[in-house]
Amino acid sequence: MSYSIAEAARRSGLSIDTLRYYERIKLLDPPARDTAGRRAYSDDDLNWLGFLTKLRTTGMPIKSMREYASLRRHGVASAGRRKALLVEQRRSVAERIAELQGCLDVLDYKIENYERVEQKVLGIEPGMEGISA
Amino acid sequence: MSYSIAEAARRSGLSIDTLRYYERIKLLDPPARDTAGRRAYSDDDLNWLGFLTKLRTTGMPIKSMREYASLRRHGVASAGRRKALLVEQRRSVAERIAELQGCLDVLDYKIENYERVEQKVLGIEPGMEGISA
DNA sequence: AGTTGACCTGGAGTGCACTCCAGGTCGTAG
DNA sequence: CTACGACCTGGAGTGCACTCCAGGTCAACT
Repeated sequence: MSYSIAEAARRSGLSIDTLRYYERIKLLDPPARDTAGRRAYSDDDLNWLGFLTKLRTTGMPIKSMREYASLRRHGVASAGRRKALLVEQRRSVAERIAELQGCLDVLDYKIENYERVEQKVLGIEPGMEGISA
Repeated sequence: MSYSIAEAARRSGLSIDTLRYYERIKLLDPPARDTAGRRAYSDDDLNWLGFLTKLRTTGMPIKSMREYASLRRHGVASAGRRKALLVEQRRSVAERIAELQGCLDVLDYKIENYERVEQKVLGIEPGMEGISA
């Protein structure tokens, strides 16, 4: 199957402008063109875009995604380096998750504090016995 | 205790420039000054900076941090709104963690593929094909 | 007295990742 | 035949979050 740029944008979740941008900066090999010169994205193109958006979500900078894309073009000889990039990225994602987990704990603590304040305002807090609202 | 801007930068993990920048954009109330007019950060200032960096780590935009900072200045009446901001942020952090977890799974899958390729190259697992990266 | 180093100010510059624009070409619908 | 909408190109503009700079003050050391 092949897809117009609008369809590719819809399926990848990227904007049309971003698709052309990714092509310009060589994240994406130039897709085929139809007889009128319009881009015709293949399923392979879409799969690659799907993977790219995953990498992007992990916070990988475009520079590194470009490196990975460029290695891919160099075939099997680059597999080691590509794997190393992914392993490093996995490490950084795991780290980021842990960091976010820590932030979640801080948020929970703060939110609980606000809840305690609400309780206190309602006079329900233990130690304030005899005062019921 | 009070701290020079260099010391505050060291303790908060922010740069000196960023500290002044945060003050300019009203993320941080202007700290006290010493006799020579130099900033003298208090422990409260540092605690607030610590919380700000947590919020930043969660990806909260400066705009929202400013809103939170501004509410804080309006005292207890703004507690409800502040709590709501934090609850919303907690939701978004939890979502982000889940998203990253999904990316981690994709990375693991890809990395495993590379490992399978390595096995194949070593001739340990003949008959395996269809390894695309 | 002079030099050094940390700090000050207002404002300009940077890098990233898009996003938008003007002006033009196609192919189909009315 | 013309109007329309989707697409094309090269290039300019945007928003975010810093980061850097020039030129100046001040206290402490030599």
